[in-house]
Amino acid sequence: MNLQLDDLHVKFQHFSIDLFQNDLINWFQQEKRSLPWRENRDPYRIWVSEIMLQQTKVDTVIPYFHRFMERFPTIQALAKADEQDVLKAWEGLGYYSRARNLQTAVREVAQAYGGKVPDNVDELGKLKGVGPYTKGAILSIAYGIPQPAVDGNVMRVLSRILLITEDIAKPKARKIFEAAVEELISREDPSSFNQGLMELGALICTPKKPACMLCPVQEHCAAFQQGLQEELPIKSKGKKQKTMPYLSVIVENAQGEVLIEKRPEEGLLANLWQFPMADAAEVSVEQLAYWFKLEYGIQIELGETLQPVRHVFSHIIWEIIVLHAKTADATTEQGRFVSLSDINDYPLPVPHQKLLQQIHVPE
DNA sequence: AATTCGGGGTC
DNA sequence: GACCCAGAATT
Repeated sequence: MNLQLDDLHVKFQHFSIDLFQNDLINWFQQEKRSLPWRENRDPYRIWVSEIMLQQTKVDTVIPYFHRFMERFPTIQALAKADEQDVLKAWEGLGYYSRARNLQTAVREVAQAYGGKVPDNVDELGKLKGVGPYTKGAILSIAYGIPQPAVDGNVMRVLSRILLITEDIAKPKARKIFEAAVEELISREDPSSFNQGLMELGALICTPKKPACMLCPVQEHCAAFQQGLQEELPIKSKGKKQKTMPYLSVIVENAQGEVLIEKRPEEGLLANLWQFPMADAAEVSVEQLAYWFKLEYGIQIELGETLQPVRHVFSHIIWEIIVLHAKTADATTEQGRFVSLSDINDYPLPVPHQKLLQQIHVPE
């Protein structure tokens, strides 16, 4: 670490921090996109946006952000909301623990800090779902405090500008970049500096084919000077996903209601709802009705086979064989029958929305 | 340090 | 297919 820090200081000897700050911040002020969370400096809005933007593109977040702020405009509104309603607002955005942790943290802020988002490293960093990046982003953007906010963009941009060859897939890499930002960051406008680095990564200093000819800090970039911009950052590959086969049944009762169940409160898609699903490694189609009777206490009559559903997560792949079924029973402990209009009130993960669409095309 | 957490857009 | 995205929590 000390060696790498010394290495950084060597790089900074022929680096004009003042000019770099000016070029970056001036460009950001001129070219920054007009985004809903840039309308003001409300720390709650900044906070919500930063959580939504974790591993998620700006274009994806925008409609969710509008709906979320309309539904939960304040800390207090989100604090007193039902978790199911928060998950419904998050439906389709993914990484649902973000939503649950955000509400947990908002409740903490409401109770322990009188509804004011903390403006210091210690208190902010203790909040659920607020890690090193989000902490720095909120402090710098909402409060103007010079703290590093190192995300994927910042690592890519600085790896090129400073020719840092550390593997950015490794956890310890972030520390190197945080040390670099602490040296580089503008004390006058840390908000524009941090956002400028990220905006640069999103618009100019892109992963592939960076637009160096349009770059406001081209003359500061060591990688460009050596023609190495396409070689950086160094990033090792992750392992590929494992495929999990499932059997799922859409069970309809006499009233035309369908059976759904709530997923466990921990793990994948926690507390979301789904159609009953059996591990196809343990249950065959022939055994499905028997398995269903065992699990749900309901006799079903299997009907037609629907379109199989394939869904790719970041670490696994679901391949679901989907069957239609009818039952005369109306109740079960393990789930609940809901009408096709009421099912819209339940947060369903995208793969199960794909199932739903096969029996009910929303208007 | 490695794994677990979603989903969509891009090439 | 592979890669990437304003990452954090858990083990």
